[in-house]
Parts: sequence; C-alpha cells; structure tokens
Amino acid sequence: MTTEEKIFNAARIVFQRKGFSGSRMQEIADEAGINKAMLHYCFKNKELLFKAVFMNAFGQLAPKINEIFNSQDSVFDKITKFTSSYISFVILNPYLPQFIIQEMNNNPEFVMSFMENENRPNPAVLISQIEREIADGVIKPINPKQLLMDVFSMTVFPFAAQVMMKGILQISESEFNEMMEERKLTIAEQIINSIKK
Amino acid sequence: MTTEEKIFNAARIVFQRKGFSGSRMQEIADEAGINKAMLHYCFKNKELLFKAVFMNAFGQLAPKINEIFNSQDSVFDKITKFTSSYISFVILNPYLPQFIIQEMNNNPEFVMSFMENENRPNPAVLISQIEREIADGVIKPINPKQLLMDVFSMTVFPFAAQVMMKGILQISESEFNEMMEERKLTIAEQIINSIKK
DNA sequence: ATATTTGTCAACCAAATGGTTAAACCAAAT
DNA sequence: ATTTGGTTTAACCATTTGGTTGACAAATAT
Repeated sequence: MTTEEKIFNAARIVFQRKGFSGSRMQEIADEAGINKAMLHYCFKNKELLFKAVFMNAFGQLAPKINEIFNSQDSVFDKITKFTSSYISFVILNPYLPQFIIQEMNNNPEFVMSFMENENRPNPAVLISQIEREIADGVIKPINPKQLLMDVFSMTVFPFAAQVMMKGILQISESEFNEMMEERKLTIAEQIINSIKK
Repeated sequence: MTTEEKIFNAARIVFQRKGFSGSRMQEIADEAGINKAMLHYCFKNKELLFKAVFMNAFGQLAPKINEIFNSQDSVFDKITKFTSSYISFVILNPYLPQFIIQEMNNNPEFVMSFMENENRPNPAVLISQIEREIADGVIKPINPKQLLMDVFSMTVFPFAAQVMMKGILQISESEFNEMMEERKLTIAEQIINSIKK
C-alpha cells in the first residue's frame, strides 16, 4: 500500500467518524502511521484531502444509483434492485450515509458545487417513467417525488441514524445488521404493494 | 429577553447549523450581540453550553414522542398521531433532526449517557402493544422494531437529509415544505395499509 | 559513480480558538 | 452619597491546529 493510500484510508476513517471540522490532521497522520508533514506533501491541505475523500465516497454511490435508475427495468424492478443493492453496499460502509448527509448540511454551498456534474444521482428519467406507468395504470396516481423520498427514507435512514436507532430500539450491532438484511427483502415489497394498482 | 436567553438562542442557531466542532464561541457571541466573555460567564464553557442546547432540543422531542407512544390509542392511531405531530413540529425546527443525529454519531458515548434517563424516547410499551395486536389478528405478523424503523424513516429522514434531497429531487424550500405537508397525511395511511390484516 | 528527483521526518511557525482577568458599569440597598 | 452585588467589556493568555521548512534518506536517472 502506497503512502498516499495509507493517508487516504486513514482520512476516510477519521473524516467519516468525526466530520470535517471534528477531524484533526494529526489524528489522520497517526491513523496512517506517518508524519503530519506527509499529509501536506501528498494532499496539499485539509480541504483538498477532505474533498478527495468525499468525492470518492459520493463517487462510489452515485454511479450505482444512476445505473439502476436509468436501466430498462420496470419501476418495480428498479425499486427492488435499488433497496437491495444499496443496503448490501452500505452494510460494508456503514458511516457513508451519515457522512454525506452531515457534510451536505454543514456546508451546502461547498458540496453543492460539485453536485452539478453528470455524476450526481439523477432521478429525472425514473420520474418520467413513473409518470408514464401511472398513465398506463400500472401504478396508482402518486407524486413521483414522494415515492422516491419513501424509497430513500426506508433505505438510507436506518444507517444515517444508526446510533440513535440502536439507542431507541435497544439493539446491538449484530441485531442491527440482521434487521438490515431483513429489510433488503421487505422494503421494496412493502413500497410496491402500496403503489401498485 | 435576558442575556442568558440571547446566548442560548444564538447557540442553538449556530450549533444546529454547524455542529459542535464546527461552531465557534466567537460566532455565537456575535450572533447573540454580546461579548465572548459573557458566554463563559453564563455557561462556563463550550461543552456545557452545547449540552444545554442539545438537551433542550432532545427534551422538546422525547416527551412528545413518549406521550403518543404510551397513550391508550390503538397502534394505528399512534402511528397517525406520531407522523402528523412530528412533521408539524419539525417543519418549525427543520435543523433539529439532523442536529441530533449528527451529534449522536460524532459523539456516541457522550450522548448515550443521558439516553439512559426516563426522558428518552421509549417504545417498550408500544412494542408489546404491537405484539398483542398481531396476536389478536389486527396486524399482520411483522417485526415490531422494523415497523418502528419504518415509521421513523418515513417521517424523520426527509428532514435529516433535507439538503441532499433538495439537491437530488431539484426542489425548492417551499416545494419541500409542501411535500412535507402532504406527507403528514399520506405516510401513516401508507404504513397502516401495509400492516393491517 | 554522481547528480537529481522523490519521499520522509523533526522541529518550527502563525493563526485560530477556548478560556481568563481585571477593570468599568449600573441598579438596588444602606 | 456611598456601598454592594451582579453584569459587561476590552485586553490578554495558553493551547491547539493547520501548515511550513530544511535537513536527510532513498530511489532514479545520467
């Protein structure tokens, strides 16, 4: 593993746990097991290092989502594929959702700036498809954006609010993961049931 | 408005927007229109000021939730009341959910410590009630904790991930609020439909 | 072999930041 | 009028923190 990779991985761990302003360059250096000066040698400064980590995180998710959203599948299939593959991925990267949401809230303009490129999750195609399937009588008349919000909510929220949900529901790490595995199968079914005609 | 109140309100605004580590004492002082030394005169230090703000935020939500969860209503009525009154409240305090979730993630041990007292959202009663109604054949056999997760997800997520959802769905502040008003009525109906026998 | 570039570090620096202090201010009590 | 108590401030302090420098080692090229 190159030094740059060591730094990047360390930065990912620290930034995702503590956010941009809660993270210290020294802590990242320690985590990477190298000198603090190396951070600046490899990544210029904190902001650029953060940007690299954030865009990598986002860049892992967005294409996956777009691929599903823009495929030739039916709306029902897209919902099924999205929930299942999103949960599979995020179980392996449990800090990602909260990390992205947090930094977007704390620093909207900074984040939104590189939210414009073609790599952002773009549901435009899916939305028209939903409208078409409504017109065709396959789906009940609903607001497509509300449907998308439902899908994201049911899928992403448990991870984003993981600590809180564990606290409220009094469940352990492993119980939580079991519940998420279960959700992989149930969420889509439930949502589809509520919108199919 | 007393100085202490001015400080507290300023702190609430700044902390909720930028989180604990992203907030500066000077910025809070400026927002309150007073000298920085007053912060320390009134609230000793940053941590205690933050604690006051956080516990106030949490203290506004938890009792509301418990009141509904522990009432004499049916499960269906509880779901309806929760979603509707939660959304009404949070529309007026849109930064609250993300604030609470963020600080819980960034600082689990600190937050979990006062998650032990009687003031935390406690769904124990509701969970047994769900089990009873399942046994009685009113509700389909489901995992009660999954049901709670669904309710929280559908209700809280759009606010917690507000900035991201606005970005992805390309909606404005006012469109967002309209959607939330609509959700007040539809979410409960949708969830109830998916679990009623 | 030698020069040159690249990688790595200990020590250092300037700015930011949380926190303190001592004096001034002011209203109420004497 | 003077004292007294809490309130408010400007100036200051110690530490933390992001970032830099110059020396030195390890490759890489000539």
